Amino acid sequence: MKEAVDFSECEACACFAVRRAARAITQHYDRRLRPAGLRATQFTLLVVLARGEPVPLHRAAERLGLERTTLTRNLRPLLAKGFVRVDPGEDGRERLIAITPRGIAAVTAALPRWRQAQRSVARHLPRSALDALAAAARAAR
Amino acid sequence: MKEAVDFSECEACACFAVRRAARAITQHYDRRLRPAGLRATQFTLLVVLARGEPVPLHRAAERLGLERTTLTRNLRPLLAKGFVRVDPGEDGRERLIAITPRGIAAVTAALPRWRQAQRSVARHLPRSALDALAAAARAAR
DNA sequence: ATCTGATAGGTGTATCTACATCTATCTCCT
DNA sequence: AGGAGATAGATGTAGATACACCTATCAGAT
Repeated sequence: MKEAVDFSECEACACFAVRRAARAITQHYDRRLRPAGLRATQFTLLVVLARGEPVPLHRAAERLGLERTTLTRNLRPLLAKGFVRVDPGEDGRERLIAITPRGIAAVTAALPRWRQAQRSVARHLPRSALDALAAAARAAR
Repeated sequence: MKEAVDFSECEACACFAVRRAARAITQHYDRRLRPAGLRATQFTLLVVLARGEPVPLHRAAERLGLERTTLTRNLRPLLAKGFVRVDPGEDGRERLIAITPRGIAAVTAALPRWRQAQRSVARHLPRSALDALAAAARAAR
């Protein structure tokens, strides 16, 4: 008789739970933002840039919790649309990322749609849940 | 004088919070699972298949909260490694997905590594946080 | 002045994700 | 039997993600 391994404990997989929620929630935001021509990821990036001075790529990546190389790729569609600009920094190694006026216009136009998406979802995510997520992410080392 | 739009409310973006956590946590699991030759996504899929009879693709996608088309693509690397098998179903439209003996061996070998990844992260995600995530995902319609 | 190690970015490659759209098959109605 | 609508999957396309590895530049030591 075959001794089947028991995987029932894996039902509680934290990685699966968080990824699944991220998929569903991202789809939700993406659908709401679509008429504004932005994805959720792009909206987030533009918001970060809109709120500060031009930042070197590695610092922006750090703030967003992204790999530097991922941010390089994520910038592509925004560069193509003229929503962001990349300039050389004083430090010759750095590239400064900045939002353009067209980027400001796009993210401003998208803001009401973001609010709509946020309303229906954030209600279910109390501070304690967000804190737990952040703590789990920090523990992931 | 330029009237800057205020994006400070976007700091609380639920989509960003969940995506960021998903990135960090996925990296954590991926690193632990790497010596076993599996990604977190692949491990999850194999576990689902290991726990049940062969299922039509659309049903597996439903269980995983994935688009059917996404699952089609996610199967590719597992098919290439011979970890899963796809057979025609009685219903000529359906394809039945099943795990192979090699797939069983792979997911069994990865289980201790999954446990290790799970231990350090799940501690910070109480039931209430997971419930909130699930509720938020359900609200995302 | 120069060498060495650290830091910033980009590229190649692979995977994950979803939408729009297409084909094949099934079900049900007439 | 035959047609209409529903359902299951696959493919084209685009974006998001990370790792391994490469180049360019800087900072500090000698």
